[in-house]
Amino acid sequence: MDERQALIAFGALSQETRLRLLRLLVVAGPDGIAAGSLAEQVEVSPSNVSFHLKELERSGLVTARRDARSIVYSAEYDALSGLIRFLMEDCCSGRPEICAPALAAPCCRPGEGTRQ
Amino acid sequence: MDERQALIAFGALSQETRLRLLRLLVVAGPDGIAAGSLAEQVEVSPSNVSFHLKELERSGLVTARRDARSIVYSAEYDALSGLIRFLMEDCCSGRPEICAPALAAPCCRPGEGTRQ
DNA sequence: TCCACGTTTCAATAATCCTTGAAATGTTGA
DNA sequence: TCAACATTTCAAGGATTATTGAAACGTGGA
Repeated sequence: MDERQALIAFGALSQETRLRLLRLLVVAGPDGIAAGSLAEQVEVSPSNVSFHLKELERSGLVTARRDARSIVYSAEYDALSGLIRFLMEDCCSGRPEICAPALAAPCCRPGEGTRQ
Repeated sequence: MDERQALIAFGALSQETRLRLLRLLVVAGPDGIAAGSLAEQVEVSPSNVSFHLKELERSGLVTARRDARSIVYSAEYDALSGLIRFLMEDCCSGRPEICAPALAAPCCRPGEGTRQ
């Protein structure tokens, strides 16, 4: 993840509807969720959801595929972890005291994470 | 870090000048850097830097203190790690495969980080 | 082929954010 | 007290981003 992309990704995450969309997609996993279903769940109009999904797609945090009549979106885990990594190393350059506390996050405690 | 604050913080990081300011402040550490010196380093007008610093301050990623005639800004390491943690746990809820790769970041490899 | 469905695109408007330069604020030393 | 300094505040303008509803698009089934 380069700086240009990180700027776009931070912008994508700075909007409430988009953050909610991304969260839904993260828990949904690789199966993804169709645009219409997302619109219902976040309770905004289809065209507005489409607008925000396009922005998320531009940021690389999300991808789209067609499945019959639906367009199914799913979270790009690699982009998401790339962004976390950007924040940790590019942005917190050489200051381990910044990211060390973040490692206390449940998903990151040793032995609990998926081996990469 | 709650969601409201995270939204503001993501917005703060989504602007190039602000990202550069934050990076300078991170490497500067607790001593911080005066507004005027920041303006020189990022090559934007004092009033514009002031505008962006105020936004960074609102996000909690930065704090200001007066030192004689200068106003000295410094990075808030806790807020920064809080944001990383938000991204990891709130946002990537229960998906260790997302944050696991981020742990490969130099500052986070076991034995290299500051013990918390 | 035609219609209904799911979604996107478009144009218009509203809202927010960024930039600029001038004026105001607070601080220090003479 | 006054002048110079460091910074912020303000107002105006431009630029970007968000919202809305209507129209267009592609798809699948009758």
